[in-house]
Amino acid sequence: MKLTLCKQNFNMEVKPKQILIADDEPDILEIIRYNLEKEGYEVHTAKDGNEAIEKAKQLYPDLIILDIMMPRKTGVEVCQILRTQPSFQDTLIIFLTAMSDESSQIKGLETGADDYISKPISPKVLVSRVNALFRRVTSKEAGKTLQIGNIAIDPVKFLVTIDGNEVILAKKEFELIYLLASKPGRVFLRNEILTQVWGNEVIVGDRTIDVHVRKVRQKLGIDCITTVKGVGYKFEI
Amino acid sequence: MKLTLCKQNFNMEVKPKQILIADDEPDILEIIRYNLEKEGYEVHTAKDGNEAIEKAKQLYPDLIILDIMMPRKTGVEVCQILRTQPSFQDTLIIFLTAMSDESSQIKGLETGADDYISKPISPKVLVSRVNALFRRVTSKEAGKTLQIGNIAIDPVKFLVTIDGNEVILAKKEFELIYLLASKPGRVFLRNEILTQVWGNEVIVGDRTIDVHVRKVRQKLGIDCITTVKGVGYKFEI
DNA sequence: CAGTCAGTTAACAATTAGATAATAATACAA
DNA sequence: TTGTATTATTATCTAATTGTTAACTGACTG
Repeated sequence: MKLTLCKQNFNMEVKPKQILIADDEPDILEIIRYNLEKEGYEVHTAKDGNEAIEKAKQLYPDLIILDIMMPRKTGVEVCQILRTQPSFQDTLIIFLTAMSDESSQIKGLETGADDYISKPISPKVLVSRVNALFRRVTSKEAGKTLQIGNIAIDPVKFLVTIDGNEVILAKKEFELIYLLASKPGRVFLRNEILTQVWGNEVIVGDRTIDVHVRKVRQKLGIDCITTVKGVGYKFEI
Repeated sequence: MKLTLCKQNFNMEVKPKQILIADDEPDILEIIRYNLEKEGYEVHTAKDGNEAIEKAKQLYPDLIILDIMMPRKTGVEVCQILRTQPSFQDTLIIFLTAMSDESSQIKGLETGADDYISKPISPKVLVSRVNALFRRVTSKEAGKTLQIGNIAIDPVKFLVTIDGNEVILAKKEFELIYLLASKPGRVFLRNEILTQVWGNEVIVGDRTIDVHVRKVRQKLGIDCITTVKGVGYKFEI
C-alpha cells in the first residue's frame, strides 16, 4: 500500500507559534526551550531585558516569556515598554517570578501581563499554562472566519467572499489580507507585515509587499486596504 | 537587490531613553555613562552647571542626573532653573550628593528632584534607581488614543477624528499633533518640538515647523493649535 | 520705525508607493 | 521526470505624496 504524505497546501499552513523567552540564566532558558520546542513551538531566546525588546521588535512573537529579575531592564520594564506600542498590544506575555513573590505577581498583572509562572519551573506547569493561554486566544481569533461588512474571509476554506461572490487568492495574498483584516482599522507597519506573513528569517525586497497588496486590491475589486504613507497598511471598509 | 531599511520612527519604534549626566569629575561621568549605556540608554554628558542647562535645552532628555557640587552652577541651581520652564516640568531629575549629606538631599527633593543617589556611586544602585524611575513614569504614557473634547487622536489607527469625522494626516503632521495633544495646554518650545518629532540629530530650517502646523490646522479645520509668540505652540480646544 | 517672529505660499527635493513586466520558484499533472 | 501553470519576487520606471526651503507679508514690540 502506498501512503501519500498529505501536505495540506490548500489549507493555511499552520505556522508554529513563535515564543520569545528572556532570562539571564542559560539553564532555565534551555529547560524552557526544550519543553516548548517539544510541544511544537518555535522558540527564540534573549538573555536580558534589552535583548528581549530588540528581538521582540524583530520577530513579533506570539508569546513572550519574561523573567522579572533580569539585567538590563527587568521583565516588568520590558513589558511596559512593549505595551506602549500598538504592535504589542495583543502579544501574550507571561512573567517568571523568582518565588511566589506576591507583590511581583500583582505588579506584573497590573502591568499588562497575561499570566505568571513562579520559579522553580515545573515543565509540566509551564507547558500547560502556555497551551492554555494560546487556547484561550486562538480559539477566539484564529481559524475563525472574519466577517467585516460584506466581506468574509474564511481561513478554513481559504476563501474570500464579497457579497456572496467567491474570490480566490494565492497563499501570500490570503495571508496578507487575513492579517490586516484581523484587526480592522489598525495600521500594520511594513516590518510587522513582513514578519507576520513572510516569517522572520525571510528577507524580501521593499516592493514585494506592494505587489501583493496590489494583487489583493485587484482581485477583490473593492478598496479595503488603505495605505498610510511612511507607516504601513490597514484594512478598512 | 536593494533593501531599503524602513525607519518608522513614530512611537511604533521604541526610541531609547535619553539621559543627560552632569558632573565635573570625568571619571564619574564615564562610570555612569558606561553603566547606563549598557542598559540601553542613550547618554549625553555635561561637565558643569551651565553646560548642563545648555545641553538640556538642546536635547530635552527624559532624565537628567545632576551632581550637586559642580562649577558654574550647582545641581540644585540647575534643577531650579530648569523647573521654572514648562518643558522641564515633567523631566525626571536625579541628584548626586557627595556624602549622605542630609541637608542637600532635603534641599534637592524640595527643589523638585525625583530622586537622589549618594556618592560613592554603586553602579547597581544607580541603574536600579534609574530603571525604577522610568518604570514609574512609562506606564502612564502608553501609546493610547488621546481624547480631548471632540477630538480623538488614535495612534493605532493613525487617525484623527473630529466629531466622528476622520481626518487623514501625514506622518510628521500626525506626530506633531500627537505630541502637542499629549499635554493639552502645555506650551512646547520650537526646539522641543524639533527634538521630539524630528529627533535631535536632524537639522531643519526655521519655517519647517510652521508649515507643518499650518497643514495640521488646515486639515483639522478647527483651531486647536495656539501659537505662543516667541515661545512655541500649544494644543487647546 | 526697525527688528523680530510667525503666517503664507509656492517651488523644490526627497521619499514612498503604484504599475508593469520580467524572472525565479513552486506546485501539479501528464 | 518533464512541461505547464501558477505564484512569488525583483527590477524599473512612474506617479503621487510628503517634507523642506526660500521669499515675501503682516503683526506686534520696544
